Amino acid sequence: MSSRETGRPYHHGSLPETLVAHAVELLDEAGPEAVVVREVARRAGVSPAAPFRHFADRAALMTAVTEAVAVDFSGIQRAAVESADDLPFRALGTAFVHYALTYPHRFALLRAAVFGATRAPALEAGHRAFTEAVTDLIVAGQRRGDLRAADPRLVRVTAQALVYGLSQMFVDGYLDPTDADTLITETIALFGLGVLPETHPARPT
Amino acid sequence: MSSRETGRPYHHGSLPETLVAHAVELLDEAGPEAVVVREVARRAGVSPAAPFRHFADRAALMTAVTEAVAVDFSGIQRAAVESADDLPFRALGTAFVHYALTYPHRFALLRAAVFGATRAPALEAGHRAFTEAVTDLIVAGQRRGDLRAADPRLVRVTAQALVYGLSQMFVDGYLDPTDADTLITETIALFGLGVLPETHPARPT
DNA sequence: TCCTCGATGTGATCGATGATTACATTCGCT
DNA sequence: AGCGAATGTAATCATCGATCACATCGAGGA
Repeated sequence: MSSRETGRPYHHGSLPETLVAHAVELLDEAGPEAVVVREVARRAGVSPAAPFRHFADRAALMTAVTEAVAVDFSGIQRAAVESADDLPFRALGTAFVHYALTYPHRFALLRAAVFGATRAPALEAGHRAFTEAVTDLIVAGQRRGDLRAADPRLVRVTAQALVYGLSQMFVDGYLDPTDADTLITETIALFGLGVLPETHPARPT
Repeated sequence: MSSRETGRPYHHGSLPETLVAHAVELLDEAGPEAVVVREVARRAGVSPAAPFRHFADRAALMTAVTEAVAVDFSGIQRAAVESADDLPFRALGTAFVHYALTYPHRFALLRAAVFGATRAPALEAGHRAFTEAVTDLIVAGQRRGDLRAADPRLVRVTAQALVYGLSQMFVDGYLDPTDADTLITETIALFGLGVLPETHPARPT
């Protein structure tokens, strides 16, 4: 029997997961810089040194946080596509922006994780699958005649850039989140039509 | 006469500017987190405490850095518009992305400064002027029949989001900077035409 | 059953950093 | 010339990431 008077046993049992959970908590509360190892440890009820038994350094902890967030995010993205299959692109874009609005602080991490040069290996497969799925959606849309017959990769990258930039503008406070849905819809609609007038012969922009 | 043997006088003379310059240097070299007050002071040849005579805290120094960068950036943006007045939008977008590619680390700061909710007062006027100038460009383009007659504000925001997202994707390493010019051109062209097929009656996306 | 060993948590401590304070030096103004 | 404000310095503190020696616990073999 332990001589400790605390209810908690000496060994936590699932400290890594608990640490990541508390780190995500801190992230959502006050941003990435607020994820301080000591505070994470304090919330988990362990000593400041304990986290280093499971994560080589703070960066490793942040990587784990990012992966956890990315898994959550990709689940939502997948659900968005599956639940609205007649307008999948708008559903995707809307879900993306909504996630950014709901968890603004996670956005910075996701950015680095999803668009970063050095993607965590654990996320590589999921990201690749997601990219292919989107490309397939585009190709299918083009076959149906719903989308312009442009290079699918170009369409995908452009759409990503648009949604991504819009999200960041919301997160940064440049745009009013109140109008989010309206603005998202209008933006995507404009992207569909293009900024050039219909009557205009293909003229460079 | 000074009893100090160093060539430098006790009073630096223009320490704030020098500190900001060295801070920008550090920023460009290794990112925002590398802007460490002590290192900035060291490069300026003053004691670690000296910067605090001119900047309340590190955040204030970073704000000054941001303003300096923003001034530089807005000058380039203005030059881009003036030097290429037949395709001002592409010139603007290209200049924006190029700046992000040339100074990737400045991009994070500019993001907060330009799109941030709490814009530094010193930048507010310039930003407002720039926004109005872009809107005027859009309205003029619409009058000439070069642009679709949509809400100018919507057009502006959408274009900003696109350029902005594209920049970030380059900076994050998601896109290969080698193809930058090609991709920028193609992306803007697609944005002009829209992703919906021409023959398609206005259908929601 | 007991004992050992590896895994996990702790306390002490170090180095770097942001920030403050008391003091020193210099400049500008009268 | 001299005085007060501005500017720079040295010393010091608190916080944080990280390391190390040591304590504690749990699982598997003798």
